[in-house]
Amino acid sequence: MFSIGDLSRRTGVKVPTIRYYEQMGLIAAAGRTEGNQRRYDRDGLERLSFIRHARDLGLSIEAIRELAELSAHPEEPCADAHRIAREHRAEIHARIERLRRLEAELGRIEQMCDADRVGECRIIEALADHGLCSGEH
Amino acid sequence: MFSIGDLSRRTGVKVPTIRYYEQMGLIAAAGRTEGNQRRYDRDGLERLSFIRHARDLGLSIEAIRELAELSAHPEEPCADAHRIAREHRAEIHARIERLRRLEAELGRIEQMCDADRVGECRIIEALADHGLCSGEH
DNA sequence: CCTAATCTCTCTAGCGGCTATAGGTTCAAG
DNA sequence: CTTGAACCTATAGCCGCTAGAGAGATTAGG
Repeated sequence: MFSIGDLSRRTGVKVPTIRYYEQMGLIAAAGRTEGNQRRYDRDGLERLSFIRHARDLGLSIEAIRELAELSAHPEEPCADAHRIAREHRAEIHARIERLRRLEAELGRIEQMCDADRVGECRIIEALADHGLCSGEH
Repeated sequence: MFSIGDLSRRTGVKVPTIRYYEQMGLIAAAGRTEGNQRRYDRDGLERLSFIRHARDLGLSIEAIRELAELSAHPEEPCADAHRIAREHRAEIHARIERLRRLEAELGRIEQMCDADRVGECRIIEALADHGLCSGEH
């Protein structure tokens, strides 16, 4: 049996965050000692590791809740799990594309200025004027 | 003179967001009509466009505040503006790298499963077990 | 000039995903 | 049995908005 602190050290999820997940219904309410402290077993540990990993991959609490509910019904089709993964990957891809454009744009803006007084600084000017941008963002 | 709604339409910044920026001290408190409604001039419009554009580029409110203060002192050196742009670009770059790893990882996870029942679905399994991951994330 | 429709005002609360603090209780090592 | 670390609940705060209520201002048409 692990205390919440043990669980935290083993999973890397901070103690208040574990309590938060419980409150959000992501993990079942843990058993308690006589003195009202939470105690976890191996199942609780695995469940939290799953959540931790999915969060690291950027999945939202909602998506994780869906996946967790799926895994409680092993005889159901798993098309939904595929869909969630696919959708999330598409979203990540879109974010990468967007960030790439921003990076390019900022790089361009940085290079525009070789003055050393704010008055002639083209960085601030370029930030002020979207019209100077090369592409969309 | 523009009403807050005019300003909103011209800049694409929503009305409550404009009021929020004012409250945060990003834009100066606008002049008011006798009936207490905000009225803006061309300066206000430009200032808000600047903020909008910088936000689009992903700069934080804090960074924008810094840049805005810089641009109020045209005779000062503009090294700070360069620093802000550079730091922000580095951060974007780091985010891209991280997202790229996530994308690869998710792609790998997706391909692991060709079952159609949750019980054998390796997507959920792979999410549960960080040890199955190829790299860092 | 009056009315009706559309803005606009302030204030407050909510979003996601935590994080921090306060003030109290329980556990485990010595 | 004592101490000190870990735990408990409850509440508030973070960012960057967004939404809603309820009241007042402005403007176009008749």
